[in-house]
Amino acid sequence: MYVFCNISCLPSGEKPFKCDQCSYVASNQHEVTRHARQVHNGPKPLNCPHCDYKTADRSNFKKHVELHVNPRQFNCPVCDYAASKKCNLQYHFKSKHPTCPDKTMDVSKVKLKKTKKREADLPGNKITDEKTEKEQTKVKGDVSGKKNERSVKVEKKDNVSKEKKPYSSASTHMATRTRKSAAETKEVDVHTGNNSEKTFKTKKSKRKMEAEAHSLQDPVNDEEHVTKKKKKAESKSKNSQEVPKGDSKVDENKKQNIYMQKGTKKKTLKNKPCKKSSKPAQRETVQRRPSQVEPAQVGPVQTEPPPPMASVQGRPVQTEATPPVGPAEVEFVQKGPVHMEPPLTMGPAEVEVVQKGLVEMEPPPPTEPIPKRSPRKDNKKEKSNMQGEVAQKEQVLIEVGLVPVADRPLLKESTGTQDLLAPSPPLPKENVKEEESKDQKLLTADEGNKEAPLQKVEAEDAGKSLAGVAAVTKESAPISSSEKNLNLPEGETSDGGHQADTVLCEMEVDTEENKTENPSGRDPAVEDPVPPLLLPLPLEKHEAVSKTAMASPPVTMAVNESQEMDEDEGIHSHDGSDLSDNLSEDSDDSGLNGARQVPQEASRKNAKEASAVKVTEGDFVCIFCDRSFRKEKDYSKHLNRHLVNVYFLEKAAQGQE
DNA sequence: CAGCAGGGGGCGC
DNA sequence: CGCCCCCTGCTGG
Repeated sequence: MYVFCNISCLPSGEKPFKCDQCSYVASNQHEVTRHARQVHNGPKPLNCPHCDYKTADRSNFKKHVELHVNPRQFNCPVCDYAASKKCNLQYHFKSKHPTCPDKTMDVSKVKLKKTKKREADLPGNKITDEKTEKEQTKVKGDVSGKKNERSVKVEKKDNVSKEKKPYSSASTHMATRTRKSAAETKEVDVHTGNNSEKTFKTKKSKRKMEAEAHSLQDPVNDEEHVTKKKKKAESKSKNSQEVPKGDSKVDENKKQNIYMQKGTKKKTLKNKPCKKSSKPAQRETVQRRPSQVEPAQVGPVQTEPPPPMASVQGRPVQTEATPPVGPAEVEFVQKGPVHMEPPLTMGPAEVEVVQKGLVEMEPPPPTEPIPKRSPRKDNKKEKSNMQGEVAQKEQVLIEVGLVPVADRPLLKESTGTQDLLAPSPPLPKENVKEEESKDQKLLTADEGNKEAPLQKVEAEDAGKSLAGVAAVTKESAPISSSEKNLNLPEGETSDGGHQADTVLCEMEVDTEENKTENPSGRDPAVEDPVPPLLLPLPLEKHEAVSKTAMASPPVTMAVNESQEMDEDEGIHSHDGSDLSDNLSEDSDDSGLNGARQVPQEASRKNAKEASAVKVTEGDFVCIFCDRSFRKEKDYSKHLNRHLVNVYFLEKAAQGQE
């Protein structure tokens, strides 16, 4: 192939070896032979086991296989973005983080997912690979969202992985697939419809078609099937096919579903439906990642206090992941260790969260999205996508106080689990505080959206003080919790340190949630200031109780629920009222009952009744619900709730009219 | 415009 | 031979 050129042929350097077919000159035979194989129609002995891709260049072959095995090893230090190739990461970094020093190098070193290779080891693992990718992306998490968009894709993947996590093995394909997957999804649709002309429009369509066909079949075997047009086209088509194959439509569908469920956290799912949701998710992932990988970076992005924030962010992320999908939680955990960056305080908290998450896994994806993203957009998107409307509605309802019962059980469960986890027996204040913090964390993480906001509100309310309900209502209702939180110094929280922690968590979550949820929710909520009104009450209780050991998480949950319940149930039925009352009452009594609440919540409904019974023990009996309160304060608060409810109902009635 | 993947080339082991 | 890097093309938003 190569001809040894005369020195004259050689440029200035030493490249005695020249290609026969072209003017290519190299310093050694190897390069020339490689050149001949690559450039000139040389044989392509290297076949990708995962797809139809063929190449004569080992280097390229290896790179290609890596895509299958380790979808996205290269994480962006600044954001969650993960690239399958270092060069791509570099591109990303340059384009999105031009100001940042060349971290890409470091980044490249950082390979997100070591596990990927592990998974890769598995032979036919395209599917498994996905998980790895997801994990990687998940890890990234925190950072600001500059690259959120990109990260989104990753996140999407992550999301998918999370959902799939249980299945475990990541998909290498995912990375490549993200786009492909999207295409596939589209393709699928198309196919379902028919090979409409649409699909054929471009090579893409062809690829898609092929990919689909391949997807059904085994990737490797497919190679034969794919007789592709041009060599390049072939390789590409193969790649594209591969991806779909590996993931297989089913996977994609699953992913999509997952995304839908999770709420769009994942950026990786760029499939149009997924993508929407994914973007937010990506941001989250991005944030997360940075936090894990480079906490410092995270700080700047978010602008929030770096260390604490990082930890906090990390929490939300984890929490986010945890609530929706068990696997996700797992991944986070894994990631955490991998990165070694476990947020400062997070360490234990994270673990707890994870556990909780696992436990809570059941609860649908209520608030998952929130936890992940520090970035607000993600939340919004996620919400919109995943839980989307439902979540928003629920949130709105919650805010308003009209919470659908359905969600509650989940929340309750989660809380219950948390509570259970927490000290069941009467805990000393310290324990209680810890529990609270944990609970809060859990809540923020797991239930995230719903709970967090409520908690925040409570905290805020507490901080603000019992000031006139009207004032409070105004503030609490419309204002995003995030703002409030920000405004409220942590110290303000009566609880102090514990609350501060919780507050931080809440802050993050809240900010996200608030931003995301509030907007949607607000409209309805805004109409009725009532919810805020409700909030203040619980808050007050909390304040009073706060010093006592609030089983903050459960309490908060309860409060949230109670708020919701209050409006709906509170007045109407004992059940609702019980919850709210119990919560508030418990919280009030909480000093005494803090521990109690937990077990009660565990039993939940039963607990509600039980709590009601307990309540009855008090000296002060509620005119509305016959409940008894030990303390006047509690009783007054309780009455206020009823009043609020009445107020709310009136407004609602008016509004209806 | 951004991201992904492949191709191609240079250089070191 | 393998690794790394750069460039380019394609695709999707």
